[in-house]
Amino acid sequence: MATIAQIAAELGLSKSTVSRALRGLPGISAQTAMKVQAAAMRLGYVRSAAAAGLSTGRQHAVGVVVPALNRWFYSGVLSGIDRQLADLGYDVVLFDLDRNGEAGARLFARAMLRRRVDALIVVAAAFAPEELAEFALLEIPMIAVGPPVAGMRSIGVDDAAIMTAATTHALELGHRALGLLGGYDVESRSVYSASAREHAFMRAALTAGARVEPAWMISGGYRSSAAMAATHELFQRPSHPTVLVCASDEMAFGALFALQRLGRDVPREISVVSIDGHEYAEAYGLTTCEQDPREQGAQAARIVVAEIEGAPAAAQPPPSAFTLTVRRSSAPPAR
Amino acid sequence: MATIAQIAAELGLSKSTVSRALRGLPGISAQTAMKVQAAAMRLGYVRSAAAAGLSTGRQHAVGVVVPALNRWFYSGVLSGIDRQLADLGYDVVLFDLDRNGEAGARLFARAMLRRRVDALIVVAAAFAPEELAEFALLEIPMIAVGPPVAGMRSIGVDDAAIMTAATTHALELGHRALGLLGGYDVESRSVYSASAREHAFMRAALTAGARVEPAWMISGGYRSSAAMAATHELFQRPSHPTVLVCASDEMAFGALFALQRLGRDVPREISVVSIDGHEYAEAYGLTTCEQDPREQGAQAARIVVAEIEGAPAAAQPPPSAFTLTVRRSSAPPAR
DNA sequence: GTGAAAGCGCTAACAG
DNA sequence: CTGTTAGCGCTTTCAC
Repeated sequence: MATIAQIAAELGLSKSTVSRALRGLPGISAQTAMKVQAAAMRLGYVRSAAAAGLSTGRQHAVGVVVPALNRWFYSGVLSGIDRQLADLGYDVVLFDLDRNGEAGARLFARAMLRRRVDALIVVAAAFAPEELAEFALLEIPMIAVGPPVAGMRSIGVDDAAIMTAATTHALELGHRALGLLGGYDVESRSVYSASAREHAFMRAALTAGARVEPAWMISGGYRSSAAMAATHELFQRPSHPTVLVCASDEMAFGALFALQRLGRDVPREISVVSIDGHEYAEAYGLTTCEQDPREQGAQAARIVVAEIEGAPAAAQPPPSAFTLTVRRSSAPPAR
Repeated sequence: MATIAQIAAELGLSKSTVSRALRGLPGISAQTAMKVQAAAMRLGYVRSAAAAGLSTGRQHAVGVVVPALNRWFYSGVLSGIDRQLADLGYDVVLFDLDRNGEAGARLFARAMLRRRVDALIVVAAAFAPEELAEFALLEIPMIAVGPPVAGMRSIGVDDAAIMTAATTHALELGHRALGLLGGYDVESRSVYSASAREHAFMRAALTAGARVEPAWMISGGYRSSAAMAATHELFQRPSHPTVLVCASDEMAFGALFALQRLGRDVPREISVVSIDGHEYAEAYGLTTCEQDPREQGAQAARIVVAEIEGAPAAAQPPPSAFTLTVRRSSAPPAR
């Protein structure tokens, strides 16, 4: 593997000149710049990240902490982060919390980061005060994507607002008996979204004078399979709502499947509305409030990179956008 | 941020002694070892990956190339890799091909790796000869997970064998009119799996003397939504098979949904069998040949780490295991 | 425009 | 058991 010194020797130049030429810094004649580029190409030169990092203190890498990978929201955010960072010339060092038990989590910051990254993006995770203290010790830009995290800026939709939009859609269609498919996300270390959404649902429904029975608030734990089981059980009972508001599309798919198995006509007998904007929502005809996890991730990446490169720390950004997309899963209640 | 030199100064020791103590190397008195640990803790010492890497040439990091993140197989493999590497003390540097157009792909190896990683794991991707040459230039251990890749070892199920198992199950139930839901994966850069599975299906069906019409071989592009549309169309026609063999569970879910929408009873009218072992298969009652992407990823990680640490290069490992799990989506054909 | 020299923080001989 | 001495490959003053 060629080094800068070898190129320099080959060309009878000094290391510093080669270094400058390679990085396109000013103060180098066009001629030598060309020659250096050519030699670098010919010798298959690749800059050593370690050496450059040691010298500058910049690793050109960002750590990303995710609670799990097999979920639409998390993988979407990660994907957005990755793409944006690649464009900005940064690498992604992945840290999947899924792998560590409770024990490991507390220690991971220092062990994992080893000053390998210039910034940290945390996806949908809440941390204990000690853990946050560990992070702060790293003194690098940090931001969360997903629900608000105490002691950290975060990017994400306003959970209450998005759930209110979904519920309001149901109410405006004329539904008066509403069910909620929610529950706590077992993977995320945050419970904020779940409870914020539940509250917003209740508030919107009750404010409109609609009927909500405790038995109609079921839990799918943000997983399709559990959502399917819970829905299946609810709609076998004699009393059930005319619309099911789901806290995530993945749960909504489970619900749709369960309703079909039970032979319930969606939306004639039962409407389903949801939150997320999953790529499959269109094919499944699901009415949903669409958010954009990739863009949220990309935004987080842009913010931390700007700060790495010297920009003043950005404040808490405004909530991310969402839009209601109405499809065939929702309609006025049968009468 | 404390350095090894500061700890040494603080304790009146030399840097090397501190370095050894910190790494638990032999030849250090228990006393000093303790003192060093304590001081490191107190000063909040974190080892600099860049400095250690520059010195040893080992980055303690492995690059992982994935075609996309929002798919069961890819995220499962990545998850398995990540967990195993974490246990072995290595970091994961992620590279999502999704972000680069065709243009970027050719250049990525050198640009991305910047000698930042000690090994490379490539998930479900085929590369052009020039690209493989670029990789080879890195002279680091490499392995693929997924379908065979020319010029690289790979870990994964035998595509023909797993499809044969799925098809054979259908045949053994007595089906004589078989359909295939396959197609080419738009995200993977490999076409191997798709065609190997298609071949195996045809071969098994025809060997058994079963009926397969060209119109029954439909394409879902390995995506649930496209699979749903294709299935919907097929089963609206007057002539259709009694069983649909799917090349992936994600497609099978789309098929199940389409069949339900059409009011077809699964499995009484139509059976569905598939390949993958997706976490939702149980809830959806899907008969499927289960493989284990996490374990495949973990195995790849173990192999490259062993080689980084000096083991002789391992040969091509045998195909990964799979097992047929029969659930309620498959049954003998109606007669 | 280019070069010389110091240094980033760590590891690895080689001495003692 | 511990210390000394060189680097690893790059960047960055400061000279010329």
